[in-house]
Amino acid sequence: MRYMTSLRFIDAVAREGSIRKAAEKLAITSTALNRRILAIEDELGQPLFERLPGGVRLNTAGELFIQHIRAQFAELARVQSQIADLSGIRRGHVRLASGADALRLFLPQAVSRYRAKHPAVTFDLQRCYGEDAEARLNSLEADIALIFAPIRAAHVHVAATVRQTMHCVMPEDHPLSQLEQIRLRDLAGHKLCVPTSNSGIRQLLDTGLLRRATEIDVILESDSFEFMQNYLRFENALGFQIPIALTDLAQMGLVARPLDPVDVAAGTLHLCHLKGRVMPVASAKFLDEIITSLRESYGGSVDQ
Amino acid sequence: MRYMTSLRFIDAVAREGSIRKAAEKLAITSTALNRRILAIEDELGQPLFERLPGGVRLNTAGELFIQHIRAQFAELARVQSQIADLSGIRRGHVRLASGADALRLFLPQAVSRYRAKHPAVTFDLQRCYGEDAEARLNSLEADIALIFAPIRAAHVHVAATVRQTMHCVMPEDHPLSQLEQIRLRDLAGHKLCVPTSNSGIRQLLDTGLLRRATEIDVILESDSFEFMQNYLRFENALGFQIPIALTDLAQMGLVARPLDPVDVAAGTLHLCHLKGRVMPVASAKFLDEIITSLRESYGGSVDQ
DNA sequence: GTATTGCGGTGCGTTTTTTGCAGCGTTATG
DNA sequence: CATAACGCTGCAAAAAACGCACCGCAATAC
Repeated sequence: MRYMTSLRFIDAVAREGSIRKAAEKLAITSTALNRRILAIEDELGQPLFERLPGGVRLNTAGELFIQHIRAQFAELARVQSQIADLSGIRRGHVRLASGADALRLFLPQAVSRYRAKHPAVTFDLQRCYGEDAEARLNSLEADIALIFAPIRAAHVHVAATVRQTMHCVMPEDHPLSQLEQIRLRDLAGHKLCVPTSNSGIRQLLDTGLLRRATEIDVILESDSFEFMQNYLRFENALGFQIPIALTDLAQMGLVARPLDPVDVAAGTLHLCHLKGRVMPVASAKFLDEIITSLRESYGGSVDQ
Repeated sequence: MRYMTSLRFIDAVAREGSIRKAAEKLAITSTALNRRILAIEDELGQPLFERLPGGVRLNTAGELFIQHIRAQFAELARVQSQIADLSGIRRGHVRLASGADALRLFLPQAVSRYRAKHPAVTFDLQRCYGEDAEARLNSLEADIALIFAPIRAAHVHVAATVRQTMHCVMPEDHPLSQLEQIRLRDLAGHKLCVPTSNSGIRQLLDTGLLRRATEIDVILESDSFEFMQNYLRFENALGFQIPIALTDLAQMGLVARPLDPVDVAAGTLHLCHLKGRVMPVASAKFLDEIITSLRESYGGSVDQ
């Protein structure tokens, strides 16, 4: 919406930390942008930015104002979506923040199923880790987050949770594939691929290893499931995943075996949105859709 | 704020029900206003107003949008007040909706006491009746309402209540001034002045009269306490008021006597604001101020 | 120490947007 | 049938926003 141009500009400057850089991104000159900001500050009667030699930074007033601006963006989006809903066709834009786990199979399916029903709704998926996802919810960059990590922030509302048992992924001819359930001590002497330390899987794994004081051979650390999965066969190594990320195993010659929950606790997948926020129709309905899908796939281990 | 001009214009049109009339109030031509509205509707992809032969009226989408607009106004005011608070001086604007009762003595005192502490805060008092006050809270035209009437709407939050016994006001030489407490049957044969029927006092009175099946002589109906109070002596008549409105009696040669609560139930004065809304600093603090004042004046009969 | 680079801010001419005027078609009213 | 009030549309004028060239300033590079 046109009337929000100045607000969008301020947001951009706040993000870039520099008027000139923001101007470049916005495809205008820095002078025009500079004057818009001066004008707003003048109207407001107080500066929003501190001028530093290397750019600008929000001051306290600016922090308050930018929060207001972002809330307005989100509110406008919600109202627009609600208005569009009046005319029968559901329009809107849903911004998802997800860990690497859910975007393998679950979210693509859920999004596609929803879009089949409401083709005028567009999506935006941001892959990110737990803390990051919470920050995005808070700054209204994301509407819904689906993350496999403990929730830290109080302002995040958990709409549903799914318990997920840690699994070990390996080539089907790997010796450990004979076991029905794997203990940590079984891993000794085998080559392991683990996710990077900001991943929820890794954190659970580390906790388990620490408690059991187990030494393991990590040969590869990666934040890409896809890479890891492809790599396992070359080295006959073991990887770790949670059920929602388990896909394509058979056709890649891989199998998954659960880890004994005594060694590595089951983690929780959290479906969240920002507390106290009225979501756009499209997002709210998609949230329902996800919960239904989760319940279909994981039945009893879904809590609301 | 400049960037909200179009929104302010839409609000004005919605209120006036006509582009030309709104344009006149806004001191621009109707063409300019018309085009702004067409532009917004165009951007939004849907009309906000129905065009009628005699003007325009909000359609459903418009209702949704105007609500959004008003919420934005209120939010901006809140943020501005919060920002101003940072610089030490509390600034802001408090919009009060009050019945005729509280604006006689109580509110003037409370406002003046608050302004002595925070001279940069300005006030706006709208006198109105119960239902109207609730509507103003809802449309964000008022921040705080102090009304002597039952609360109907669910979206109104009651911050405090004060029980108020109905009183009879009369010239000091009136025969009924001998009584300590007045029963409804005592009123028979006396001349009475009553408030108009949208007043909370009148409603309580009517309920009492109905229950006791009492016939009374109403000689004057007025929504002005001041007029009524001045009039009583001329006709040696009786008026009705609640304690918060009792002022200047002695110097006008008047006295007040409570009505027996068995006949006319004590009413409740409600101090309210809109539920779920974050109030501007100035308003929030003034609300605290009022509660303190109420407690000082009416102690035990104040509930929170 | 000096040159350079990148920053926010300013004067001025140009471009884009907004506004006001005159006038159109339509509909309710007397 | 005339009148009045309404929303809406060309077109020219007024206003706002913009881009360019340039300033002063601070940090960094040489």
